[in-house]
Formats: sequence, C-alpha cells, structure tokens
Amino acid sequence: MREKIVLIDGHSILNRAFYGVPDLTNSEGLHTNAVYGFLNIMFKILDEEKPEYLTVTFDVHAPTFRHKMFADYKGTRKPMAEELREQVPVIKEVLKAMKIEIIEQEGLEADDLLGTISRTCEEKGLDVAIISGDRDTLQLATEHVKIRIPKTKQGSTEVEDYNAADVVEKYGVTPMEFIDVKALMGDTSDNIPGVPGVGEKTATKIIQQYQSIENAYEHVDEIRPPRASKNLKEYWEQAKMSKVLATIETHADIPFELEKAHFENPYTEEAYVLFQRLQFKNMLSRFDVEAEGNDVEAAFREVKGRDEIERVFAEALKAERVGAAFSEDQGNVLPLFAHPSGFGRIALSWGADEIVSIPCDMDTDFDYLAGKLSELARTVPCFSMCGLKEYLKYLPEAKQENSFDVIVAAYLLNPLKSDYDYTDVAREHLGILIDEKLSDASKACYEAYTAYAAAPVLEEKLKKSGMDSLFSEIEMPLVFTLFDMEQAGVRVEAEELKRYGDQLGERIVDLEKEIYELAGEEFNINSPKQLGVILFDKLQMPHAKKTKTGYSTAADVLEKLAPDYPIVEKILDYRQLAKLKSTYADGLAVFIGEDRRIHGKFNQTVTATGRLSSTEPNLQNIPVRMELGRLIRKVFVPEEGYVFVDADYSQIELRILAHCSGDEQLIQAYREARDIHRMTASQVFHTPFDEVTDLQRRNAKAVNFGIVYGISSFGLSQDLSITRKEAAEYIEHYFETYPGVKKFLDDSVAHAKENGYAVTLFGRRRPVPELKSSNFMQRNFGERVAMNAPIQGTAADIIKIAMIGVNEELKKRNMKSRLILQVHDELLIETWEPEETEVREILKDKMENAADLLVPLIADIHTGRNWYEAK
DNA sequence: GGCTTCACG
DNA sequence: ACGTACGTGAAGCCG
Repeated sequence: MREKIVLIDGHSILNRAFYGVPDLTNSEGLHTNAVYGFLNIMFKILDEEKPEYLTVTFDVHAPTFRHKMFADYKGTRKPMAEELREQVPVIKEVLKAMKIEIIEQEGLEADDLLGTISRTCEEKGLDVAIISGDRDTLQLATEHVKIRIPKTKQGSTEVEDYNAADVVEKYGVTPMEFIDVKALMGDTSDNIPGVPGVGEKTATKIIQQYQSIENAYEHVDEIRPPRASKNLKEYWEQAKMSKVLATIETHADIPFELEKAHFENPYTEEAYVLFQRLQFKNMLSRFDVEAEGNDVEAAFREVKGRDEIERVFAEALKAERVGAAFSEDQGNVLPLFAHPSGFGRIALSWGADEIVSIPCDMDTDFDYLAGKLSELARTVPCFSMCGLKEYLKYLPEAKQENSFDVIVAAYLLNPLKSDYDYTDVAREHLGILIDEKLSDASKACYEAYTAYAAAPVLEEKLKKSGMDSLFSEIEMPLVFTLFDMEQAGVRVEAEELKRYGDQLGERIVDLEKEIYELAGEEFNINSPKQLGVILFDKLQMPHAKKTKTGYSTAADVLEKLAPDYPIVEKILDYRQLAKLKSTYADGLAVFIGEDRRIHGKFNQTVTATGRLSSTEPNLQNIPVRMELGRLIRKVFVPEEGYVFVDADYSQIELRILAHCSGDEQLIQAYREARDIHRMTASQVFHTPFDEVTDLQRRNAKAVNFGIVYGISSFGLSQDLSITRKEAAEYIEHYFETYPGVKKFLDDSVAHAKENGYAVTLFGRRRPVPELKSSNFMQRNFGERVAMNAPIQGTAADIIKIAMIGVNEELKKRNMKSRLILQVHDELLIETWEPEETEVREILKDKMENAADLLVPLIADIHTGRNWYEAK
C-alpha cells in the first residue's frame, strides 16, 4: 500500500466554504460559516482518504513572483469580505490546535506550494490528494496525484475527483496541456491575459491539435479560425507570458519536511475547547468523550428497591441542591409500570459523585417516585431541572422560591439560539460533551447532573451580566404562571368551529370555480408559482415584485392589481378564506381535547427579545383585524358560570419609548392623556390639533409604529405607499418634534455597537452581532434591532410581571377565575361571574402597576361571553 | 427542508 | 448602489 498525503489549499477551500455555507455567528458575534464549511470539507476528505500525512497551505497576500513578471500587475481580485477575513486567523488557530501542519511562505502562491509539495511527495512514492476549489490545480494531476474539488450545495458536500485520465476525459487535454489551453484563453480572475479572441473552445481545439502553444506557433498559419491564427501571431509574446503565469511552480524553495506533516489524532483537548467556543455542536461528536477525561459517567448508579430508593431520597433531602430529570426510558423492560405520559424513569443528582437513576417498577411506580421527587422539590434549598415547566404536572409541591430551570437561565444568557436541551447546557456551561448514543438511564443521569452542576455556573453568569433578578424575580416565577395557564387551557366550541369551517368551505368552492372561469383553466391557486404563471404570463398583468424563485404574488402586490382585474380580487378573497379554513377552522379543531379545551403551549425560551411564543396551536395570532376572521373568536368561550375579562395595554410600546427617551413632549402628552397619534400628526404636519384629518392621523400612527420598529424611510414609504422622500420628511419632522426620542434611538444603537447587545429596562439582553457586519444591509438591520429590542423587550418584561402578579393574586385570594391567555399586550381571564368586579380590579391594578414609569400605564378592560365580545 | 404567504402584537 | 420595516408560528407547495 502506498502511503498517502492530503494537501489542502487553505484559502481556496475557506473561500468556497464562505460562499457555500449560510452566515453563521457564534454567541460572541464572530462569523464562523467559512471555518465551519472548511472543517466539514476537511473531515469528509479525511474520513474518505485516511491519509498518513496532511498539510494545509495558505498564501500570504502579495503579488507572487510569477505575477510580478507582469509590469502592470494589478490585483483585480476584490478585497476579501470582512466576514471572511476575520475567519482566516480562526481556521489557522483551529488547525494548530488539531496539530495539523500549516505551510505559508511570503511571496509564494498556494498553487506553487501545492505544486512543489505534490511533486516532492510523488517522487517519494506517496499518493497525493490535493483539495482545492480552484481548477487551475488540475494541471498537477497525474496517475498518483488526484485533484479533489469539493462543491458545497445545500448543506451536503460533493467532491469531483481528477487523476490525469479524468482531466483528459473531461477537458480533452492532458494536465500539462491544460496549462497551454489556459495560456491561450486567459483567465481574468488570475490576471492571465491570454490571446484575444480565443476562448475555451478554440483554445482546446488548438492544443488538442498541436499539444503546446510553441508547437502551435510553429504551425501558426495552419490554425483556424483565421482570427485565432492572426491573434496568436500578433500576441505571441503575451501568450508566452500567459503560459508562464499559468504554470504552477513545482520546484519552489520551500521548507517542507514530510515528517512534520504526519497526521495524528486531531481531536485534542485544545481543539475541543475551540470547537465549543465556535459552537460547532455536531462536530463535537467527533471527539472521543472518554479520552476527554470526562468521568461524570463513572458516578452513575442505578437504584432499585424500595428501601434503597428511600435511602437515596433521604440523602438527597439533606443536600444543598438537587438536580432532577424524568426520562421516557424506552429501554425499560417493565413498561408496565411506566406512566401513561411515557415516563419510565427518574434521575437525581446532588453532587458530582451522587448521580442516580431509578426505573419505575412494581413496588416503586411512577406515582411513587414522582411523589418522592415532589417532596424534594418542596424541601431542598435549590431544586434544579432542565425545562421545569414540562414536569410541574408531576411535582405539585414545587415552589418558585427554590426552583431553578437551567434551560431558562441559558436562554437569558443567549436568547438567539434555537435549541436549549440539556446537552447544549452541559456543553456550553459545563464543558461536558454528552454522547448521543447512550442508554436512557445514562441520559437521565446526565440530565439530572446537568441540572445540578449548571445551576451555580449559570447563576454566576447571570449575576455578572446583571440578569440575576430578571431571572429570579420574573422568569422563574413565570415558569409557574405559564404552567398554570397551559393547564387551564381555553374552551373552544367544536361544533360551532366546524360550522364556521363548513361555511368557509362552501364559499371557497364557489370562488375556485369563478377563478378557474376567469383564468380559462384550472390550476392550484395555493401555489404561488402556478398563480404567478397565470397572472403574469398568461394574463399579462404587470409584475411589480420578484422573489428569489419567481414572481411575487403577495397580498400587497395583488391589491394594486385588484381594481383592474376582477380575478385578482377573487384570488385575494380566496386566499383569505383558505387561510382561515386551513390554519384556524381546521387547524384549531385538531387541538380540542376531551375536556373541550385547547391546552396550547406558551414557550419561554424562543424569542430574541423576551416575548413569549405560542405553539400547538399558536393562540397569539387568532384573527382580529378583519371581521370575517374575527368571528372565529366567538368559538373561544368560558365554561358555564364564567365570563371572559380581557385587558390590553394601551400603546405600551410608545409609553415605554416616552419613559426611556425622557422626551418631555411625549411624556407630557401621555400624562395629559392626549390622543398621541393625533398630536403627532398635528406636530409633524404642522396642523392645528383639532384640524388633523383622518389621513394625517393614520400616517402619524404609522410613523409612531415605525419608530418602534427602528424606523427607515423605505419601510415607512412602503407602509404608507408614499415616496421615500416624503417618508424621510415625516421622520425628520418627527425627530424635530421629539428630540428626546432621536437621542434615545441613537444612544440605543451606540450602546449595542459598544457592548454587542441591546438591553431592556429590566436588564434583559439581546445580542446584536449584525452590527459588526461589513454588509450594509446586515448592519442596517442590526441598527433597527438595536432600536426595537429595548422597547419590545421592556414591554415583554412588563407584561410578564403583570401576569405573575395577576396569577398570584387570583391564587392568594382563592378565586376560581384564572389567567388563560397572553397575547403580548393582552391578558385574558376566564372569570367566575361573581368575581367579575374583583378580577377587573386585579387586572387593572397589576397591569398598570407592573412598572413605575414616567408616564402612566393604561390597561383597557372588557367583559364578554366570548373572546369576540370581550376584545 | 426551504420558500412563500399570511395570521397576530 | 445596495434593498427593509420589529417580533413570532403554521400551512401549503415543491425540489
């Protein structure tokens, strides 16, 4: 067997990876996509080749000696994107940590390094694989030198392989002749001029016939087409120069020592730490967990039998802190004793050496174990879990005061992640990598241990970032409030919902027929692609916008066409009805339970700004703006003997803006309970307050919204269908009217630029890595985020406080009424009729006093027999 | 699984 | 010149 060396063209692969992998950023705001893509390619190659030797080459950016021969050499290459540039030292650091040889030499191109090393190694009898994104290297291919060109497409990496024979097959010339082809056709990206008027086709034909440019020149008069013949004669010097430029040096003077390139186990501890920092989660699985000195598993114990279990709980009861976990335990041989929920095991940890798992069994079934755990939750000073809300159902004695949820804590520390399972927390905050393939018992132990061990680590980090009281005063109590809300659910009338859906269905069928009639054919109206073809190709309507994949058929585009084309009007109607039917009528019905209620989930660790999110189903986007959709709210009803009391904050975000900016005009306006949109209109449009038109007020309202979103003239112009110039004037006048707001927004951006995150009144942070981007768009986005996040986030903080207050008060007074929904600035209480007055008072009190601002907070309260009436 | 569209605040 | 409003979730299409 011949030994093998893999040579990687560092910059070329990094470049490929950068443009092939979507933008990734770690929590520090460092771009990582190119490094990630590079490593992906490298690992794939290594897995395939299993080489004895490995070297990565980098060129130092300077004109190379080959290129210096050209007097007018100028880099036509674009300067490297900043996001890519910052990743170059990172990949070098990673390679170093993996003990991989890096070769770079001032004044030498990577190609020349590759060529020289490749030749040297081949002469020593090695097989060579050159990994490059650059087809220039094809000239180096031989029987033993294989050129491998990776293509990153949609996540997966495919590699094109070329030995000498493959080059001949694909390009019709040998690798050596490939140089001459290039000398003739030139290459703008490499500043090789070539011969004018000779492209790839002609060049290949000429070299196929004459093998080299020199031989071709000797027969120059026979060359066809005549244009190529004439130009080769005329530009012969340039052709020769091009050949020199195109030829990769294989005898450069470089200090390459094969032994240094010896490839050993790259999965070092140093590399592990780096991968962790870069947040390359799935690559971490390449590291050998055992070799990492991870001895957590050594402490895992399985405990069975009532006596033994009692002893374990008695010991845990004395601990300062206990981590706990429930596990589905599909491997449990006694599923008979598992809980209907699927849980078949629990785990506990109260020290690094105290990690036990307990399977459900005959004499110690789930209810027994959960009962013991519940007692622990009540008793120990700190009871910690990963995703506590999911388990509170089985822990009736758990309390806010001593509970800790490491997932919620991890979310606060970085709200941008999409995943926060216990393995993520263990990796990021404990430096422990958990193998994916473990027994359920071991997984349970790890989860319990993570809850135990990460709690103090996270607590410290929260303290350091000023979020400890946000965590303990708001987020942890909220876990319990959200649990109560989910348990309560909301009653939905299934029969009425069905009727509503059927009515929609009938109208949809009618509209379908009419649309097909007008279109002259049947097609799928739900397919934007097919719809685009019908409207813009067949019916020749003017197309305003395009998406990545074709014509846009979005509502705002269609609305402009509707007055002229009856079919468009019908399509808009169809869309509206189809949406209502599929998402709401049919979509909600699936979630109605035996108890006639929908128990949706309120997610606490999803949004970047601190808001809640609602899923399965989403109860935060039930229609309200259009009457037809709004009717669906009539099927949301309280149980018998109850009514709905609904409360929503009046303009909470603008009030927060008034408070945070300290703008005197705005503050005074709110203190005097003025109509803020009318007043803004009056000021911005220089119109007496009482003479403001409806249009002016509407426009001013849009400006106010825009401010909260991080205003841009383009966005505002889109919203109001006015020119950008007009929009810009509105904004300018707004800032003249409210100079404090202008200053606040500027300060918010400056703060985020300086610190890397935006912050709310209650200390919640939202990282804004986009502000570091060199991309204009990205940076602008970052600035808008920096303006919006403190406002939206503070509003989220405030309503969370109100929710906790309301829920606590209802419980404290032993009331039957309960909080069941939150929609960002709105709370819905299913109210026992005799308690209506009291509930209204509590809502008003807890919502309006949730925060002490420079302006009053106002909650508007309504009662109704269903959600439609109460809103 | 990504894209488009559309429902909400 | 670039090309958007901020924050979500779900459904349907299509490669």
